[in-house]
Amino acid sequence: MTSTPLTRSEAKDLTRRKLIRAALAILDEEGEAGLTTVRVAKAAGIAQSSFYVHFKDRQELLRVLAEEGGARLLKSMREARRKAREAPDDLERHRETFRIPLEAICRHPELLRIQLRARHDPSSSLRDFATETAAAYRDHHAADLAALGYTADNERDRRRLEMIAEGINAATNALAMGHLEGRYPDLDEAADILTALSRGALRLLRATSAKPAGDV
Amino acid sequence: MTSTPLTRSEAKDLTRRKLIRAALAILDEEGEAGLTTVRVAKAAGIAQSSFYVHFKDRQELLRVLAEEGGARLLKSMREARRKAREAPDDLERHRETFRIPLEAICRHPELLRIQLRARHDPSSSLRDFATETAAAYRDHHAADLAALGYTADNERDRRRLEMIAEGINAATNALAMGHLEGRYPDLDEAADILTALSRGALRLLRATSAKPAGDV
DNA sequence: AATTTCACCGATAGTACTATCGGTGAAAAA
DNA sequence: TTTTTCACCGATAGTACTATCGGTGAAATT
Repeated sequence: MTSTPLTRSEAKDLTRRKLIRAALAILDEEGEAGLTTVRVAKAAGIAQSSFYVHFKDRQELLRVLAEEGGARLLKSMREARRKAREAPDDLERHRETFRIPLEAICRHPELLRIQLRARHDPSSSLRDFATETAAAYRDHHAADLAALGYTADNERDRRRLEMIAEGINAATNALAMGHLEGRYPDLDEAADILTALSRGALRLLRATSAKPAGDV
Repeated sequence: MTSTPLTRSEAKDLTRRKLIRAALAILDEEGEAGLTTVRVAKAAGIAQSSFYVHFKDRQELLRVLAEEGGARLLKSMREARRKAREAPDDLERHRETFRIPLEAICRHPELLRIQLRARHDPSSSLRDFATETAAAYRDHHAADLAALGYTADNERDRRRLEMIAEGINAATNALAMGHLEGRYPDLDEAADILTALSRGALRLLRATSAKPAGDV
């Protein structure tokens, strides 16, 4: 093995990546409370004090993790959307719209876990990130539904579409977690359920959109 | 005011209740990481060391909180179910099945928040409690759906019913949280969405139940 | 070859928390 | 009335962590 012909900055960058990788693993396994400079540094193979060569403080590490995770999530969401658009017909596209996010989640489950955890934790430094990510997911899903032809042209329907998207999104997360926990072995089955759920809700949207204006 | 004609044990019990009440509030506002003996004792108006008169250690407090919270959740679920059964006709009953849990959540939002937070946090002492509670919710919802006439008589349909229940449950939580965050002012509208979602999924259940056996 | 840079190190000050201990005074029991 | 009990107190030992500091040697620069 022709090992370590590295320049100094390359070596530093490598160490930094080791720290981030170790931090993501610890964050997933132990939660934010378990993410200490001692553990991260040890897992990356350096002294605790050397942690501060790479990050100003613990907060900065968390900020960087949020950015890294956010970038990855956004990337897989964009990818998923692109793929779904390639589906041949409308029925298949509808199904793909739900199967692909499920697969994206299962590819990087730790990111969803971290997000779900931070989402409702007031003490979490990642809370803002989690809230923004959740909102992005919801809007993404709403756009997907709109792309399937369920456009909302008034205030009430827009709110309804948003609620449907948020509901479907929560259901997607729940079923993906259930799959990862081994309760639902078949992802396609989960996609079927999600498709059926959205069908019902969107039928409501169409039905009431057709009605005249008389509501409060 | 004829204040404090209390026996010693009454006074002790009162202090204990003060501690539990303060702990629940702190848990909701600050998360599990913020729940320290210092804060709880101070909020209850006693010295930090006196905390240990009432609880063996911090763990025991968390155990007691989980029990208290679990009992309250179970109670409101039972109550919600009882009310839903009283609804006059099937359509109204279907709608009530979803509106009542929403209301129950909004009555004690801190319990759901604590549960959602602990659910995916490996470092949380309340994780087992949260997992059990979530499973109870899911089964409860599945039973509700079954009560609406959507019985599952084979392995695949039972799993589907469970998935639908889990999805609807997640959507219920999400919409309730959205309502509490001010995004969805009208709970009835949320109940409509949930009703529509479940309709779609249950149509799938019926349709495929009618089919013969040929599937993989 | 001489000098500078800097990633990493061990040691440690400072902080926040958990849990224990002996003491105190008023309620309860004798 | 005398004695015992015990809920609460302040003080503090012990633990785990964050962040800083001066020192070191090899890479980089001169």
